[in-house]
Amino acid sequence: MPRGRRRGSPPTRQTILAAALGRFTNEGYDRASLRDIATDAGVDPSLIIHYFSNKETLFAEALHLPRISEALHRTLEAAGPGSEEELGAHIAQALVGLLEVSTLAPAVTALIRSAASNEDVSRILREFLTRTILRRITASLTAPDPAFRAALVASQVLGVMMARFVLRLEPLASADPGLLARVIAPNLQHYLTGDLGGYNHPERQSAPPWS
Amino acid sequence: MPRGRRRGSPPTRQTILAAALGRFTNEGYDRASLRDIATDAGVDPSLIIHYFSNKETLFAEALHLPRISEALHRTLEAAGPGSEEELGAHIAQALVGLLEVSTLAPAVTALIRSAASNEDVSRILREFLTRTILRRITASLTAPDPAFRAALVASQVLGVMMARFVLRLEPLASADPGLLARVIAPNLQHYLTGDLGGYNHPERQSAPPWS
DNA sequence: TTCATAATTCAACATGTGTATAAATTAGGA
DNA sequence: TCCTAATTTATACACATGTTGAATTATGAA
Repeated sequence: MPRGRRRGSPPTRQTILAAALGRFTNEGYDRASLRDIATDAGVDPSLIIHYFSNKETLFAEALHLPRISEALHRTLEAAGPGSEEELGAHIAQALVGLLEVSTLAPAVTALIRSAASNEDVSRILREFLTRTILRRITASLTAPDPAFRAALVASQVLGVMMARFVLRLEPLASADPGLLARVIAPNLQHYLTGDLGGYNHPERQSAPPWS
Repeated sequence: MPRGRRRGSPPTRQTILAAALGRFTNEGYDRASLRDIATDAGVDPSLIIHYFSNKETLFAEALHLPRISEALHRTLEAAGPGSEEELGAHIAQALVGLLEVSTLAPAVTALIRSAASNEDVSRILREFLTRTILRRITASLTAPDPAFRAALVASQVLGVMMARFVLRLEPLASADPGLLARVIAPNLQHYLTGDLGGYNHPERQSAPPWS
């Protein structure tokens, strides 16, 4: 390849971001190398550094968490009035829909994959969940122990995404998105408003250290 | 350090395995380097290769999946008669108990962490889940679509472990194990024997490709 | 035209990785 | 005692990684 600027103004920046997202999605932060991303984008690794300074900011820009957060909020608000009895179904539909249809699915998958191996990304995902999803759920709940309920919801959502996108556990991996939403909705609802069986009767257990 | 065999017969093999399990648990397969493991064990990296030939078999021996599998089976059988209505509670108690009390928790955590970034480990975990847990659940179910139900159970279990051990999402991360088992049991039970809301009415969705 | 600036690659560096080979020391049986 | 096998480190190789600095070419404004 000849050196120097190319003729015309090809949108190399976006090309790099797309390639990066693809690699981060399929291999996670650690295994996705700048050289592979550069090859996918038809570009030299140095150009990536020139545009994004280092691998971490490339990761951040490729995933673009604020976009995910905004889309999630919009979808949740568009789901209708915040009736507490329908919240489980709303969350289920919003999340599954978001993951399947939109262009955000790769970003979320990359986030989960990378969080498992990279402590920094793990912190990012944890804070993202806490800040955007859990806080919102917590705020609209009247049942006791809303934070614990919200974390339970998050665990089920994480599990489905893990089984479906990372582990590819059949037949869940190829299940219809709408069906999946309908199936997990009652369980989410149970976590949100159901009886948590003993959580409020601490004489049956050791004292929870966070209370 | 002087070369050559040490005086006495210290159980270095076990020391290495313990150090390896610790590193694999906290950092996953990729980020846990042989050199770090060797340092933890107070030993030269070459000794690890001499004992285990390569990193993969060290990983396999440190995790010792057959032990996990056997312990799981024993716990499940000790949980009493396989009544279909109590299966959810049994699985919940067995899994949570296994993860909290015994020495197997690090192995499972390491497995999940590593599966997210390493495709080989991902395959191992998938096959392990399918072979030992899912097949067992599937076999004792009379409800329709047992494989799908088993996969849903697996997703919730995966999610709890992910939130608790990998992401450390509070307050779930510090929740009492027994409480956790009681809380997720009804949802597991719903997946196992409950109404899956539309799964058997395929006119509402696109045909599932695995049927 | 001229000149600054943006875009792009090349070559290289420093570091970290898994692993192989050879050497050194000790233990245990003949 | 001597020999063989087991244990342990030192050295080094080959490779992959993120990153840097210089070199080269195109664009657009003055």
